[in-house]
Amino acid sequence: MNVVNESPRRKELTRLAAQLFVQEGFDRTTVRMLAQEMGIKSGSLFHHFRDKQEILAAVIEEGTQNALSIARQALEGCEDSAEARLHAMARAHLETLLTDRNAHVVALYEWRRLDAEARDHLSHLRDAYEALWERVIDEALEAGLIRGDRFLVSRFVMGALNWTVRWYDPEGPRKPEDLAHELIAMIAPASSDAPLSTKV
Amino acid sequence: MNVVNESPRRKELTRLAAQLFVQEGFDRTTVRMLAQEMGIKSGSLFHHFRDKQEILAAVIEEGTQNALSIARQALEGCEDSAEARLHAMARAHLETLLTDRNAHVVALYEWRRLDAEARDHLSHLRDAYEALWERVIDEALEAGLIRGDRFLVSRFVMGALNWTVRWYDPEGPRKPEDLAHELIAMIAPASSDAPLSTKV
DNA sequence: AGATCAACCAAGCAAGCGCTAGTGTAAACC
DNA sequence: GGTTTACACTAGCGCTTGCTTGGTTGATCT
Repeated sequence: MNVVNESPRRKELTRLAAQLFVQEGFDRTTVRMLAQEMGIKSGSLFHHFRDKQEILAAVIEEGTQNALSIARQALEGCEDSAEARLHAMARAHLETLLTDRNAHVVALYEWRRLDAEARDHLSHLRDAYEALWERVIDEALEAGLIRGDRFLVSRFVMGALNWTVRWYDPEGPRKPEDLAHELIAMIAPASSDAPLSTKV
Repeated sequence: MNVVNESPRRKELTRLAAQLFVQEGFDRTTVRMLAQEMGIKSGSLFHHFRDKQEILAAVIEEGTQNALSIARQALEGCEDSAEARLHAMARAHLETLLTDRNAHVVALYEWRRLDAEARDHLSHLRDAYEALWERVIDEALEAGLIRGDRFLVSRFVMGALNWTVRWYDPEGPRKPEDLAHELIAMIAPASSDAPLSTKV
């Protein structure tokens, strides 16, 4: 049994599990359903994962790791202005949220199903991600781009962004880029309407 | 068996169910747990509700009905300016979200557990509520209070507000009134900082 | 006094649950 | 050539699940 998602087989199983967890919810997804989706028998599942909980943890870890690394990339590759950085973060957030959708929906909806141990480990990852946000928000506040309480502003922004998984249609005309732009236009009226060069 | 929550007994049972659904999640809450919390045996539960699904539907219906009527009251009792109306809606939303918390958390998290029939019925209620919001947002856009796409703005705002159930601490110093004020300050920079008289 | 009714209970069924034990097998390694 | 390893299988245990059944109670109404 693997502890992290190192083997490609386990990674693929995790991806399939994420899809089922979104469709049915964690509790309603049985190990037999998971096994069938994976083309194996239910007993064989426990060769790859210690128990059902570990599958959930693997799904959420995968999604959060991706979000974190993409956000870091976006920050590295963008202009140094407060607005460009805010835009890059929002866009990166939306892109992971919408391309890696399943894992993030699971993370949002099934977080409480994690046992204490897994929750502890994963909350550190999530904190690291949120720290990136708080820093970018702070910079935007200092630059006078937006106004308000930093605690509240960051939570309002995260709420607006995370909520998108409930209504966003990836087939529609709006792209993550557009959503990020609209959100910032809404909260940062002082911003220029000139196109941003984000270099990524 | 009652179809709506007319009997006070059923109303009380619904309230208790909401609390358990929040604590444990719908799927993990067994009929035996529900019965124990209610001080009866599990069999007796089915005198009040046809099945477990109906309990969930009752919880969500109760919460949504409350939100709808409180929002209507708030709109009736406030000043006629676009800003006052926006503020009244945000405040009413936060107040139901935070005082009637359990039912709303259930509505947000367990919506997908409803069967097709209940979902159809309840989505009409929710649509009526969201229509109130869209109208207030439209007025704010027309008045130049906020800018942007009406579809996106209303969803961003709803996201920011609904997300509060995940981090808001009712024991803390911030009141729903304050949150509403901060949110509007964030998205409506043109607004005055003078206190609003909302008459309610 | 008799009928009605909501509210509850004890007992249990059929189905499904997560998970385990023990085994088979083909490729990889020494 | 023998051992190990990765992956899969079959069979089923022990338990919990939502829900049903058949019956009792005490209050209310006629």
